[in-house]
Amino acid sequence: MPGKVVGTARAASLHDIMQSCLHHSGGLNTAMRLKDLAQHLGLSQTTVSRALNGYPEVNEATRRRVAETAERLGYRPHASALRLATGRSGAVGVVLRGAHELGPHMSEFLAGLGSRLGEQEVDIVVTIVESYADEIAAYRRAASSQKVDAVILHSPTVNDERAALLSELKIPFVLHGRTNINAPVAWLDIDNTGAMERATTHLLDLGHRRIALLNGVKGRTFSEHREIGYLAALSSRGIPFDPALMANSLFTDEAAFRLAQAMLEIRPAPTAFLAGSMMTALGVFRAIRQAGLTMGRDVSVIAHDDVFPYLNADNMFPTMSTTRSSIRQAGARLAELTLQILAGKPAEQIGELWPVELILRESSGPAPKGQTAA
Amino acid sequence: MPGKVVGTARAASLHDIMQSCLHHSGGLNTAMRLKDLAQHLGLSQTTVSRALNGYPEVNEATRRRVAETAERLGYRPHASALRLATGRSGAVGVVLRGAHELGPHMSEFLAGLGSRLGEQEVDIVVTIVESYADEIAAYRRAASSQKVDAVILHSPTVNDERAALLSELKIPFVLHGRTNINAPVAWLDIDNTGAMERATTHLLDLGHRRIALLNGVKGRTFSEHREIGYLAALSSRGIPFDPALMANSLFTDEAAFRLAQAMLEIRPAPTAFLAGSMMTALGVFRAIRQAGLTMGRDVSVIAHDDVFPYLNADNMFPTMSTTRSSIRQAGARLAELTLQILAGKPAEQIGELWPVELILRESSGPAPKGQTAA
DNA sequence: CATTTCCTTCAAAGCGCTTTGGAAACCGGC
DNA sequence: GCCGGTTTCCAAAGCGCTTTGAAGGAAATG
Repeated sequence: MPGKVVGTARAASLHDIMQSCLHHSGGLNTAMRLKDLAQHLGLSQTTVSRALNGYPEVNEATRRRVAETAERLGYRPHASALRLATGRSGAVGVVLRGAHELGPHMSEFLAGLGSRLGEQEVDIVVTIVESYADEIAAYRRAASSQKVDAVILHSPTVNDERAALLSELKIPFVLHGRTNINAPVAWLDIDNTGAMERATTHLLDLGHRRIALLNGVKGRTFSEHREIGYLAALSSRGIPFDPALMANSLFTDEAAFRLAQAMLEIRPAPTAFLAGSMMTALGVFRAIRQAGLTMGRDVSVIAHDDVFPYLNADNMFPTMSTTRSSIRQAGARLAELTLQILAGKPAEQIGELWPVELILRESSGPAPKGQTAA
Repeated sequence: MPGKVVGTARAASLHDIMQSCLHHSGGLNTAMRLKDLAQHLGLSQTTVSRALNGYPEVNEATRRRVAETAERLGYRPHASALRLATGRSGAVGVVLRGAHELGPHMSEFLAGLGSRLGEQEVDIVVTIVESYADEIAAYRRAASSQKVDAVILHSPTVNDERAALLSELKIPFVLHGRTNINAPVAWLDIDNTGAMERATTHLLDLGHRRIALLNGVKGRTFSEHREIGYLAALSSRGIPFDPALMANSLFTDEAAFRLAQAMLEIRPAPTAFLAGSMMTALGVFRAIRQAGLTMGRDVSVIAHDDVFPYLNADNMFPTMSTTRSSIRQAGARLAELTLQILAGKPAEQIGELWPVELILRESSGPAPKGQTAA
C-alpha cells in the first residue's frame, strides 16, 4: 500500500518523508534498527547485538565502538522484537478495579513500585477492569498473551481465588498482603494484627472502654487481621466486644463520616475510634466536630497512616495519632521481590512481615471521666 | 518444577489439563499458539489468523468453527509477536514524576483513562521517573523502542518542551491541558480561567474584597490560566491585586495549611480563599479553624473539586462550595481522543475545552461586615 | 612452513504473528 | 469438456531481535 496516491509536489515530499519515516518497512514511526546500526558500523547484526548485550566473544575495542555509536545514534532495540526473541516482556502487570481500587493508596503504592522497577527498565502495565469477572479474564489474558512477566496482586481476600488462579496459570506473582491458598506464594505484608492490638491496648490503657473500629472491606485479609488484633486486645482485658462499634467500609471520608456519626449516637457512646486510614480519619474527625465534641479530649482517634505526602498526620489539627507504615516503601520492596522472583528465586522463600509503628500525637488522650457510661 | 506434588486423583487430572495447556511445547509457561490451534483444526495458520481477525476471505462456517475452538482452548495471540507483526504495541504510555505527580489527581485520571482504554484492550504503561531529565529520556526511549503507540501528557507548562519533543519524535500524543508549541497538538482541557473568574466574581458579589488565591505550581498552564481568571475578575471590579494574597504550591494539605495560616495573619486579613484543590481546601480549613475562625461565616472558601470519590464536597462540614470538573471523566475522554489519534484523526482536529461548574454550598457566604478592613 | 588453537566475526535459524501472492476447488456457461 | 470467475485455503516472506553453528584470520606451535 505505500506510495498510494500523492497530491501536489510539495505535499508529496512531505508525505514521502512521513512515509519513509512511518512506513519504512512496515512499522509506523520506524527508528534506527539493529540492521541499520550494524550496517553503519560495518559489522554484522550478531556482533552488534553481542557487543551491546555484554557477551564475552566480542573484542573490547569493538564493543566500545559499538556502544559509543549506538549511544550517539540513539539506538534502542525494538521492544516487541526483543520480547519476542527473549520471551520476556520486561513488564509487570497490575490489574485494578477502577471504581474504587485506584485510590490514593494505590497511587502511592504504584509510585513505590514504579520507582524501583523503573531502575531496571521494567515497566508496569496497568489494566483497569470493571468487575471481578473482568479481573479474572484479564489474568487469563495476561497468561496466554504473555503481556507481562509477573503480576502484583494486592488487597487479597482470606482465600483469594485470584492468587489461586495465578499460581494455576503459572504466572509469577507477588502478593501485597497474605492469603491462604494451597501453593507457594511470595508475599509482603504489614503486621496489621499487631498494629491494631497495640493501638487498642493503648486506648484501653488510657481508660477507654467503648472503642469503635472503622475497618476496611469485609473479607480482605488486612481487615480480618485488624479485627483479630482489635478483638485480641479487648479480650485480653476482658472488655466485651460490641458489634455495633465495628463497621466495615471503603476507606473514604464519606463512609467514615456516616458510620462515625451513627456510632456517636449510640449510648453509651464510643470515646475512641480506630480509623482504618487517613481518609477515614478525616470523616471521623468531621463527625466528631459535628457532634460538638473535640477530638483528643472528648473522643480519641488513632488512624492507620499509609503515609500520603499530601495528608500529613503531623500537620493535622489536632495532630493525629497513627499506626504508620509507608505503603510507598512497601511498593518499592515489592518491586524488588518481583525482580527476585523473575530472577528465579523460589516463591516459598519470599515472605516479609513488616512491623508497624505506633505514633502517639494529640488526637488520642485519656478517656473523659465519667463519660464511659454517658 | 511441574508436577511437584499432587494430592488426589481428581487434582491430578486437573493438573494434567493445565499442563497440556501450559507446557505444550517446552518454553516456560508456553501457552497455546497459533500453530497449535491451526494444527488442531486441520487448517493453515493463515486461515486461522484471517478467521480470527475478521478477514472476508474465509468461509463463515470455518470462521465460526475457528472462533469456537479458539475460545474453547483459550487461545490468545502472543502479545509481542502480534505487536512485532503489526507494528502496533497496543499500549499507551504515561510517564510520571513519582515524587509528587502520582497523587490522588493522577490516580483518578488513570482510572478514567484505563476504563476506556480497557474496553479496547489497550493497556497503559506507566513509567515512574525521578527527574525531568529522566522523563525526557523515557520519552526518547519510548520513541526508539516503540513500547507504546501513543503517550498521554499531563500538567503541561506554558511552553512545554516535552510536548515539543514528542511531536519532534513523532510520537502520537494527547495533552491533558494546553501549551503553546509550534506544532499541532491534540488536547483536552477544562476552562480554568473561566472557572476562577466566576468564582472570584461570585466572592466579589458577596462583598469580599480581600480574596486569597492558593494556586498550583508556577509555570503550569492551568495555574497560569487560573491566575488570569482571578486577575480578570478583580480588575473588572477595580479591586487592586495584592501579591501577598496569591501563592503557588503543590496541592497538598500541608502546603495549603501553612500558606493559609500565614495569609490569615496579614492585616487586613483575607475574608475569602480560592483553593486549588480539595486537598488544599482541607489545609485552608484547618488554618481557618486554628485561627479561631469559622468557615463560611468569617472566611469563605471556594475550592476546585476534581471529584474524588473519597473526598466529597457535599459531605464536608460545612459543605464546600466548589468549581467542579471530574478529572476521571476527563481521563476517559482523553482515552477516547487517543484512540481517535491512533485511528488516524489529525491532531489539529482535536481540542476540547470543558466548562467548569460553580456549585455554591455553605463554605462561601457574604463577607463579614466591617471586617473588610479589619 | 604447515598445523593447531584461539579469537573474532558472520550467516542463518528461530520467536509467533500478519499478510502477500498464488494455488486448488468449485461454480455455472459455452 | 474447457474456460473465466469465485471462493477457500495455503506456503512463504517478513517484522527486529537473539542465538546457534561455523567460518575466517591471526597468533602460536611443531
